[in-house]
Amino acid sequence: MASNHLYLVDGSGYIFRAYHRLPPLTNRHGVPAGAVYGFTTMLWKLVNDLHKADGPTHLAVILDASSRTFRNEMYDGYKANRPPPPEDLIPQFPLIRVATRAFSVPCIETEGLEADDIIACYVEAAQAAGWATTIVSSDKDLMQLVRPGVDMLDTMANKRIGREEVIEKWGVPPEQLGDVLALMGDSVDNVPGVPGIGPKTAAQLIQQYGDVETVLASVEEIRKPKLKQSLIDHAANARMSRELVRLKCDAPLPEPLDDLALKGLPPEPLRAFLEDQGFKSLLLKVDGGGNDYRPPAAALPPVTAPATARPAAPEAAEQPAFDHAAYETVVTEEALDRWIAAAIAAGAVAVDTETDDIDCIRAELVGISLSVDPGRACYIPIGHRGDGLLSEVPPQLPRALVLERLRTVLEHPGVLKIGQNLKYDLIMFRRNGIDVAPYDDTMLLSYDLDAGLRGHGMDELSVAHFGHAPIAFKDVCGTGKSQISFDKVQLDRATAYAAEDADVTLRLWRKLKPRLAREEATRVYELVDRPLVPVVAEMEMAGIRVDREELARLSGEFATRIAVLEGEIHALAGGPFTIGSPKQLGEVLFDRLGLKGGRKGKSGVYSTDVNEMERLAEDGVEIATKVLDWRQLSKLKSTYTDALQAQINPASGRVHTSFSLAVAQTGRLSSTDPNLQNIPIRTDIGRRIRDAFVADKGYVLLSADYSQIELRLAAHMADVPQLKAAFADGQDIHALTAQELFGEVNRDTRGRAKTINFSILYGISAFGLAGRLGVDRAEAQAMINRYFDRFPGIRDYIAETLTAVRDKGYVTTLFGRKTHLPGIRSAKQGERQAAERQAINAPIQGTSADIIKRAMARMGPALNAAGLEQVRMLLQVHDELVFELPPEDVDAASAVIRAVMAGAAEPAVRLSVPLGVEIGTGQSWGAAH
DNA sequence: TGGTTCACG
DNA sequence: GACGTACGTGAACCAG
Repeated sequence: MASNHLYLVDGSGYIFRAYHRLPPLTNRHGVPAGAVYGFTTMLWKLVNDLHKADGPTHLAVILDASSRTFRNEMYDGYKANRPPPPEDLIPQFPLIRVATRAFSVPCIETEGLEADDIIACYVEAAQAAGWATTIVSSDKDLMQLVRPGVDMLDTMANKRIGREEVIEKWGVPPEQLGDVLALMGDSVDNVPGVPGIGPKTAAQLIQQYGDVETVLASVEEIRKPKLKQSLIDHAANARMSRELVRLKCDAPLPEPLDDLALKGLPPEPLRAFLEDQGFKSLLLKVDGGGNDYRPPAAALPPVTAPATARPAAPEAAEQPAFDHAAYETVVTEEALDRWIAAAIAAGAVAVDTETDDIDCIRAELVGISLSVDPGRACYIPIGHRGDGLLSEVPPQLPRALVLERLRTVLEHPGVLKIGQNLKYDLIMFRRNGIDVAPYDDTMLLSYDLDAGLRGHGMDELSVAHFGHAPIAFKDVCGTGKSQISFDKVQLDRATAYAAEDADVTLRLWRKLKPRLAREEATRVYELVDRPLVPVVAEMEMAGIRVDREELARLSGEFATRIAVLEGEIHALAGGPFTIGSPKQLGEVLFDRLGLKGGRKGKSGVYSTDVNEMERLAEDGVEIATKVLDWRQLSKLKSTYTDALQAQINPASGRVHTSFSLAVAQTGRLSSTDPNLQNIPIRTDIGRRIRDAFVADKGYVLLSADYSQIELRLAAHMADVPQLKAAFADGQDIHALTAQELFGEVNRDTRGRAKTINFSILYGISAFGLAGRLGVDRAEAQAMINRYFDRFPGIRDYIAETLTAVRDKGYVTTLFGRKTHLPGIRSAKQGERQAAERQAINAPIQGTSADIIKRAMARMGPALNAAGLEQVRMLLQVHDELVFELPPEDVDAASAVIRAVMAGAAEPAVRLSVPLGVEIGTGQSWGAAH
């Protein structure tokens, strides 16, 4: 039949393009479906063109079946550079197949072949049968197939692509396009091509010589020396590239041509699909039978409409109430499999783990909860033991069985796992051999949207977004002495608590995820925070070794010295008292001994802080000196040498901190249990504690820190030419400032300049600076004025930042991280001024945090690519990373670490100052500095 | 639980 | 003229 016309839809190509062109919408289930929606409207339109002139009589959707194909056999690097698809596109892949089936259109994919190759095979077959063919795609590789009777259709641009259009775009006809593409290469697919040759040069060469082989054979004729040399050097790559871009058109057809016949719209399956997805405008067309195609954007389901646009947000109206009785306790294989199937069908599932300990390094899994729809959640107990008195061990599915079944979902690339503080759950699953991916974290979503407005714990988020307080942990497990671990909680209580957490998490995701793009937080979430989760999880699991004996020795030594000091202090005071009590100490010093000092603070107690004590000590007050020593030693002993010994994990013999990803207002990490970001270093005695942090046997520690990163960023952000030039030349920045401010550089002026430089980062005040420098306010103000005159960029930066924050209520880092500062509109002057100082500091401190986070996320892959698999990243201390590695890897690892850290802003942000990195190594952390 | 102090960047 | 006084953290301790 001469009138047959086959349409081949490049499904994979289509959804990638649709994803980037359409807004990030979600379907009725809260699963991202913007690309699916675009795809569905496109199919609808194609199918409606049945039997129109040039419309399809036969139609198939072609998909990529797997990532490895025959091209990988040819060239291992093929598509190796390709980044993984965006998280919210992943759940849409399976939906594409469902949509296609709903139209009763064949969906074709073949293992080992790319969609392009399958399309090429069908083009050949259709040509042989005398059919016309249209390829629905705008992919440049597919343009090679254009010929009489074969054209392409770009549905987004609504444009036909024939031979003329190919020549116009590429300068060569379709049959020569493969040679042009081979010379150009393709950085996305990692087709190497020939360096220095882009589309223009490639077209010119092919126009002149006809194909790649002839170009290579005629290389002596080429005039441009660089081009000639590049062709000689990369001839092998050119030949391989030619083969990589050649489409394979001789594979057997997965479905015979005749089976692709289009039968028209089958309303029922399609109707079911559209209803399920909530694509209401298309549903209306199915019912009305009309085919009045309109662009998709206006016609979307209300699920993701901005909450601010409609006071009664549809999503809120649709929210079922929280109902603990509706949650299911899963204790049969049938139920488990049913939930797993539901998760896969939904493409997104909220997951939460329950354990017997808040420390996820020590904890054992007790149960897992899942939610796939608001109000629909389950709890799968696997480690409940009863309380040993009143309750027996409840019947549960075997732990190993549950974990193996759950693995299919947790590792399923098509199912998005949603967690609240997912780092915890990631560690629990990793310790059970399961790698969770892909994932989203509602805590981080909230952090990247609302930092400064609220905390990001689940209970607080649930109250803020749903007005619902979930069951509190302490209501289930109690608190203090009578607290029980979760494995002793009765199953019905456990289910209500755990399933509710998963339910809340899913609802939070549906509420927060769509805000990301609207509020321009996608960049910081995707480029900075989300990638960090598994990286930090690895660091926490790695831990760091500490020398217990050394700590114990220090504790003993400190105890002796503290006891001696205590005796001396009591003697000087004329009687025993509690030195650690600021109240008692103040009374002893200022009332009993009559030393001068004033009341301070709302509570009416004397201030006895370092400044006050040092003032006294300088006046020769002996007791003050001894109190200062006593305090330092007490602090070191109680906070470090004693506490750290207790924190050593018996199983690993190491200390495993927990890094909080969503606490600091500025984007920094923080460290708890124990805090390893405040280990002493500033005093000699304190530094001895750092020496107790040691490398494992056969390893060394390496410390890499950014030098003056915040000042460098300030120089960049405020655009200060002298400071930028000084950093570029590696000059002493405080000396330069001293020269600018005081006209001469010596110890004193350099020290003052350093203080002023730092005060700028913190949002300077004359009073504060005066206090630090020991000068009067007028003098401090004069220095500030002089600083602004020498570096007017700083004054402008501060002025612009304050204008912006008063207008918007937040400030941003170079990567777009927001810190909200509601205090900027406070009626209280003090609060306003505090917010102003934060506004000056947060973009600088936050950009620094963004940069080191990016370095951390890239470090693992970079080290692996260099064959340095034994190098482990252990700690982050704001501008420093600590690694443990075999001594023979030090040189190679240093180079990689330095390169990754120095280049961490790029390419998203280009800095006008270099980032300096200082590296040291040693057996201990102290020695590595 | 809040206030104070002090360890770090 | 009064106000409050440098940014960001976490832990230990005391006292109520």
